[in-house]
Amino acid sequence: MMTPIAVGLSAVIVAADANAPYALATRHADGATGLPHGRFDPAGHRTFELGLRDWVRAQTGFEPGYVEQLYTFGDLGRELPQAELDDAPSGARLISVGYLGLTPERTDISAFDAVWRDWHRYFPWEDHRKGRPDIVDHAIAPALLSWADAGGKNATARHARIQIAFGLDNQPWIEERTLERYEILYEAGLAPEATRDGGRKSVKAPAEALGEPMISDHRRILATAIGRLRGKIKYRPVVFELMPEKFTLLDLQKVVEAILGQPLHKQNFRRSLDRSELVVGLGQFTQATGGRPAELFRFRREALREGHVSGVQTPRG
Amino acid sequence: MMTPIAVGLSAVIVAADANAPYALATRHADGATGLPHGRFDPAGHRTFELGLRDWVRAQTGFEPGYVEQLYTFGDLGRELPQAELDDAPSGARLISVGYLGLTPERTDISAFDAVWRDWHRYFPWEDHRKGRPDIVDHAIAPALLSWADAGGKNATARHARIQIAFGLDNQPWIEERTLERYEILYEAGLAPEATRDGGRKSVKAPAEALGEPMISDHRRILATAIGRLRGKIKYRPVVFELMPEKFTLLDLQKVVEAILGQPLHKQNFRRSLDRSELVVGLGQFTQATGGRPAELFRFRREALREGHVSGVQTPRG
DNA sequence: TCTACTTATACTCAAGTTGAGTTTAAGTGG
DNA sequence: CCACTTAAACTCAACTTGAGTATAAGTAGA
Repeated sequence: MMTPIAVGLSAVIVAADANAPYALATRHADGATGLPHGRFDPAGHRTFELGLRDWVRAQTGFEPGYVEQLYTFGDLGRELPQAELDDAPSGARLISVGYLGLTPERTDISAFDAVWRDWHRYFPWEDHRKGRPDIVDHAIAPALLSWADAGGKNATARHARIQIAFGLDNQPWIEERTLERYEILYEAGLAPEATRDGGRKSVKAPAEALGEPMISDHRRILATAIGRLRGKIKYRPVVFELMPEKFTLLDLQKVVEAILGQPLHKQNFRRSLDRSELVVGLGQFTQATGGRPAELFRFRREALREGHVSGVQTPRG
Repeated sequence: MMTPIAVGLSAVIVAADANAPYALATRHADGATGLPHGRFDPAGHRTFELGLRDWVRAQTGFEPGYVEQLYTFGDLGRELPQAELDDAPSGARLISVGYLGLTPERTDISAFDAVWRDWHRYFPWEDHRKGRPDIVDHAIAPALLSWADAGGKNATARHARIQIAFGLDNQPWIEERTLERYEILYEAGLAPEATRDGGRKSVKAPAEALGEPMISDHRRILATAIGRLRGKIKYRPVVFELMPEKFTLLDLQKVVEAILGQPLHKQNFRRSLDRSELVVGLGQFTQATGGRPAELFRFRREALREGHVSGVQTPRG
């Protein structure tokens, strides 16, 4: 009589190096990718987190370290055919709890149907490290604005949302607004997922500007994770969960830049790190840089015990 | 065969005035209080938020405005007898989604079994507006430290957690760590809820120092909400959701202080507000202050449209 | 009406932080 | 040995913060 409820657990496992930010993705039959995920077993799993760790391990061979809960999605109309196929009792209401995990190394997962993917593949408009990508102004903005114009009495409100989210008309680009940007694209019918979920494709834009879709609502969960991580990196020392034991300051800066999708000012980044006392020099140097050898640093984990530790500052470069 | 899952929705509805921060609480048969809450109906509720609004309306007559999701609690061992009694199919696994709502006025709810409660009644150690409360050092800290000492090989780790959470030994008191503080008290068996959930009462402290308990895991949800709101107030202009249309700058400061449980520096608070351009003077004055009449201000809602709006700054007084 | 008290608002100033360089050091590859 | 790359130290003006002083404009009661 009562509609049963099924709880799905999805994980965004993030790694990063000097070149790119990566998310751990699982590969599916039709070539589509998704996030490691599975059904929460109320009888077998004492907590969500334990259940999640089981699934990630089973699907990717990977053991997540730092993990935090992101958001619980429960809206009707967003759980998708693929998700249903998995193993849900049909007719069940699916709700899905998203988690964010961070890891310092892209461990070898070749034995599994999983890959580390540069997340910009799913969100090409998010990478501003080499300046604002052309696709924002040449492909995305025109398509969105024509959707806004078709909105009747909502046209003005749509315009405002687009402007703020995508930094049009001298509005600043705020990197944390990843989810907002994705949601607008979804609403406008520009995300392939929206068409699949029953929306009609209202406007057009070149596919390569819109990023690769994911199964179910996984791209939305990924967008949530990116936005959250971008915010958190500034007020908690979480970057270090992405770094190896020893690293140079440039390594650290490149990782922060990869996560934020934004270039930083080198001197000021270093100065503020210095003041923060989050890292200590090891007196060891690496020649791997191609220039003057750089000192190796490590994260002062003790800093966490000393109260009030904020994240790394992100002076615009 | 499969354990069914039930989803509970709980709301922390917050209001505040110059004197105190309030949470909307429901009154139960045995005199205990809880949060407005109810079962999510997978067949009837299209989204969690709509379901939540239904429940809050039904139990308190109150229509929430601003609402955001807090956290989803799913750990075994925390769902409690009272919660089961409500209407859950027995044997079901209960998970609970917490929401935070903000409202500018404490509307009349006298027709319902609901009350606006100063949240310090549940967390007396959180109010530092008149300095650090005595109970922290004289009742809570000694009890916790004796629990830590009894921890065998965990003693050191427990000590460190307590120090950081409660600002002992020159550690700063970080107001956002509300949940951490509650969790420690719970683990130490000092929260009445813990004894009820099957933990044994390991240490003693005067009941008035430990705050009033709530049904189920509601005090944990309330702690999560307070911590989240305290953080958010600093980086998003959410205080204004708690203010009436017109207010004086002192009113605003008092509300921020009530939420943070911390006094602020008046001149610096005003100067930073000034620079933020979040408020505009109305040219109207109120004599209700008992001193020189104060100008009335309103929130510049347009500021939200102008990108990069951060919250109010909170210079320590 | 004058006085004490309360609160508002303007102004000051030193110390610290930020943004944006410049300069010099120390490696690599050809 | 030269061109190139990256590291790390140093400089400096503009701005922000913390803390305080001075003055304005009301109320309540002697």
